[in-house]
Parts: sequence; C-alpha cells; structure tokens
Amino acid sequence: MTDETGSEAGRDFIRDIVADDLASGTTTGVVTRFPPEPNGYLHLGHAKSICLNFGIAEEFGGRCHLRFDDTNPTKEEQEYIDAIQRDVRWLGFDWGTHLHFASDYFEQLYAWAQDLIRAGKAYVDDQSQEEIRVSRGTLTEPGRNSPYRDRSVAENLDLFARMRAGEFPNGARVLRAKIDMSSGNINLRDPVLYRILHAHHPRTGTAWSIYPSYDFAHGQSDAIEHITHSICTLEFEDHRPLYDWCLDNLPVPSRPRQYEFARLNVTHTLLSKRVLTELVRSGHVSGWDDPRMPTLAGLQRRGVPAAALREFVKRIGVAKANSTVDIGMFDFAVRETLNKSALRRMAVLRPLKVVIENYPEGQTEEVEAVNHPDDAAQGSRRITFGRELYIERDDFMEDPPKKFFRLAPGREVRLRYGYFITCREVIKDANGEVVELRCTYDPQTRGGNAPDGRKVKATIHWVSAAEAVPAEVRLYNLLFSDPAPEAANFAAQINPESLEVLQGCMVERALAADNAHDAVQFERQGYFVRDRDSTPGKPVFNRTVGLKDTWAKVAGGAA
RNA sequence: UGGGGCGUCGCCAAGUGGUAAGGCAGUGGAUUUUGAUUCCACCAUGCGGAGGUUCGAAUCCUCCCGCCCCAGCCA
Repeated sequence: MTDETGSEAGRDFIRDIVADDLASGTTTGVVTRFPPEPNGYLHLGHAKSICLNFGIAEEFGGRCHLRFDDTNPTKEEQEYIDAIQRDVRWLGFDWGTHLHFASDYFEQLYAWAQDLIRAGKAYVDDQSQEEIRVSRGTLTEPGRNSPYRDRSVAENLDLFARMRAGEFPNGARVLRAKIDMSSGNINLRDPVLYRILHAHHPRTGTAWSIYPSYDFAHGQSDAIEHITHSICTLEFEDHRPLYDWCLDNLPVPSRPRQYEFARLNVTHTLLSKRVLTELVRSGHVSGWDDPRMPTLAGLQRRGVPAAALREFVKRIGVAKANSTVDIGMFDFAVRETLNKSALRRMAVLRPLKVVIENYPEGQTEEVEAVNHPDDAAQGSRRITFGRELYIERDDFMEDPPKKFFRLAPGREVRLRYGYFITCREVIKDANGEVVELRCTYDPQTRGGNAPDGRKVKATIHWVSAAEAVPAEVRLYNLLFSDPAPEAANFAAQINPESLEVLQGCMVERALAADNAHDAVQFERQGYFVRDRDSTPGKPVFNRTVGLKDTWAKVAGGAA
C-alpha cells in the first residue's frame, strides 16, 4: 500500500515543501517542469532532475511539462530537441500535451519587456559588452550606473522596437533591467534582459533578431504555464531574487516559486555539456550514444534499463549539499535491476577448447537449462552438449594457487547443466601456450548431479562446438580511471582501456536467435546487451556491467 | 575583503531539543549446479571546531574553520 503513495518514493526537502504547500492550501495542485536547453544530449545529471520533476508530479497527482529553454539560437539545434524527447520518454516519463518551448512565448515576453520600459524599470543600453563588464564592478566593489540608464520611456521604446526590427548589429545594444548597480548580488546589477542576435532559431527561424536572456524568460515561462514549483540546481540560487523581481513587476498569470537542489556528480565521470560535446566532436568516443558516455543514449545502448536509472536516482536522494556519488552506487542499481529480470545465457568470451575423450565422436545431446534461477515463469531452453566444447580460459589453471577451485590437471568440475568433467591432459602449442584440454566426463552426472553424492568445488559455463555461434563482445570500462577527472584536461585523462573488443567469442545458439533489446546475463560474467551493430551471421554484444566478482578480489590480493 | 549556499561513517543520506535511520562500499558467516543472487552479523560514545544556554543539544546562541556558486549580451 505504501508502495502506491508518495511516501514510498523517499522524502526530501523539496517533496516536503510541496506536501506542505498542498496541506496549507498555498497551492491546490502541483505543476512542475523539466526545462532542458537543446544544446546537447541528456545525461545522468539530467536523469536526477527528470525523475525529481516528473516524479513529484506523479506522486502528488499533478503534471510535469517538458519545456525547452530555447533562448540562445547560436547553440541550439533541432537534433537535440528530438533526442531529448526520445530520452525522456525512454526514461519512462510522459509530458502528455505539455510540450512547450520558451520560444512559444517570445511575443508575450517582448510585450512584458515593453511594460517594464513603460514602468521605468528597463532601459536600452548602448554600451559595448566590454563597457558593461567594467561598469558592473567586481565581487567586492559596486558597479556604476550606465550613462544610458535614464533615457526616456519613449526613446527606450523606440530603440527596443528597432532592436527587434533588426536595425542594429549584434552587440550594439541590450535591454537591461533597472535594479541596483551596487547590489551585493551581481545578478541584480542591471541584468541584461534582451540581446541582439542575428541568428537562425530552430523554431522561429529568422523572425527575431533579439532574444530574451534566461533570467527574463524562465520565470515568466513558468508563470505562463502555471508552474507551481520551479525546481533547479544550486547555481541558480543567486538568480532567485531576479526571478522574483521579474514576476513581481510583471502582470503574470500565476506566481511560481523557485527551489534549488544540488546537481549530481559521479566519480570517474564528467557531466558537463562542454566536455561531452567535445568528447563526441573530437572522436574520442563514437558518438553521443557511445556506451561509455554518461548520456542517457549511451547508457541505453550499453544495456542499462531505464528502471535501473530511476532506482539509482531514488537511492542517491535530493539535498543541497554538493556531493559526488560513487559510481559503484550506479553499478549496484544496474545489477540489482538486471538480476531480477535478465535471462541467463552461456557465452564463452575467451575460448579454450576442451575435448571429452570418452564421449562418442559425432554424438550430441540436448540438456535443459533454466532461463532464470529465481523465476520459473521465464521457462527454460535446451542447449547442445557434445564431444568438443569451449570453456573460459580463466576457468583453467595449469598450476593453480591454493584458493583456485576451477579446472586444473587431474581436477573435476561441473559443466553447468551438463556433466562433471576431469582434466586429463594439457595440450600446448610451440610457444608453450595451452591450446586444448583433454578431459573425460562421468556419464552418471548428466544434468550436473553425481548419484554417489560426490561434490565438486566449481561449476563453470561452457558452449559446445556443435552449437557455438561466434560473436563479438565489447567490454566497456570506466571512461576515466581517475575517480575525480578534471574537466579542464579531460582528453589526457581518458582511460586507454575503456573499450576492449573481443572477437571469436562463442555464444550459445539462443543468443544468436534473440533479437531482444533487453540485457541478458552471461552466467558468471555479467550483463550484456545485443548491439545494433550486430549482423545476421555475427551478433555483437556490449557489456552493461560485470557481475560482482569476489574471486577477482581474492586472486588479485593473492598475486 | 561583497552576496548566496553547504558542512552527520570511506561515498550518498535521514534527523529540526530527548539521548545518531537507511543504502552503497567494506568485514565475518550461512545457503548456493553462477566464487552471482539470497540470508545473518559487524561497521559514527559521534554529528567541521571551540565556547555557551538547557535536566538534556547534530538539533538553540556566539565565535571560528573549511568547501561550493556568482563579476556571459550562456543556461
């Protein structure tokens, strides 16, 4: 029951505020919005904001709008507008009919700017960008009033209209709010409301030659849409007085309130649009959806289920303290989600040939393997066993250390769902490298149990030569091995081993037939998903995340 | 040195005057035809520091320290 209520979703200070506002009657409904600027792809950080905004709307019976903050045509593109919508939908959220654009409000915003001018609260400034910068003062010194600050309303109105008409070149003039050049809050030192930009806008084309600044567009857009809680990140805290100033000085249809939370940071990851864009542009990754990217598109291609992303966001919480979440938290959420749903399959990544000497040549048989050990409803499939098969190279050691209990000369192990086999002979090539194992099997152990009750210390996975399908497997590792990579020189910090491509992997038949987009578990190894680069004869798999590997820790420590 | 925030376990994070939730990681152990999963146990005499108020403080007061953001005609 609690699962259905907002209480289960986890409480945080923003949800507390919303609940209080509802309880006190401050608001009768909840309307939030996710306001991306279409200048890049959505990433992990956005997932937090999306889940917060859409999640709150869902939990409190309100609605959440998807609104593009498209006020800077020099950086925005239609490709991003499309990609962002795809990604939000993929994450599992629906904005219904509320797809909006700040650009939808340009006409209204322009009219409000005129209102401000008439009220003597805004003026056209002819100073150059440099002059404005200098006269703004510094963190510790107040700014100076612009010489154009006291122009007449008529002149301001005329100049502003001519700015819109395209009479002046970029940078020639700006419209500024008349607030307080000596404010301790620099955002209040006569902030720019409109700038001249002769640029093609993805939505409005060349209709406008002036564009509103974020500060003049955001709050009013919220008001137009009757947003009740405008949730943004901490760096906008300083803008709240300006957000309020605009709404308090304009005849807006509603009065939204802004609340700020700490943006997400994750170890071994860089979440700045500048870096991500550069990663793509420079070719360090294959594209916005490269599985190593922290973009939603990249995570999706890597096989991360949207549910895992939502679970991750729920786990990290929402607060105001700057923090950096361990990437291990994310991996955990992915494993947790996939463990419950992923079908189990067998795949040998680095094959070592095994010949069962006492198994009749030319004979094969089918054995039953369950698709999910904890969910019988997932059914089972048959896999082929035969005289020749492949096992993982890592599952054999000629001279094993004490704790290693997989296959070794003279040792017996279980082939999952198959038989017990014992290694009789090790065959090496001219270089001394092990190329084949000669083993014997115990016909009495079919299915994996010995009638005499004897135990075996390990169960290993395998694929018979009879049904093996060669595949390519891409193993992805951290894009940055440093837990705290610096955005400034990200290129130099890219992990050279972030991608390892394996050819000649041997996977069971079921994997070749499967066209599913859901990740599967390669038993004992990890979760993998079929990549779109797959071809009919050759499947390609991306590793989503490896299984927790206690042995690696033991082995690593012993070595 | 101006303004705005934030400091609770290695990493997230509850707590809002009544004697430190939970999760991740880690460590032991049980179960196991995945060295996975699952299960059990352990893991802050302490809440940035120092004073103070109080029967009692992470929570209130004072001072101090540290970290983050702001000087785009970016968002």
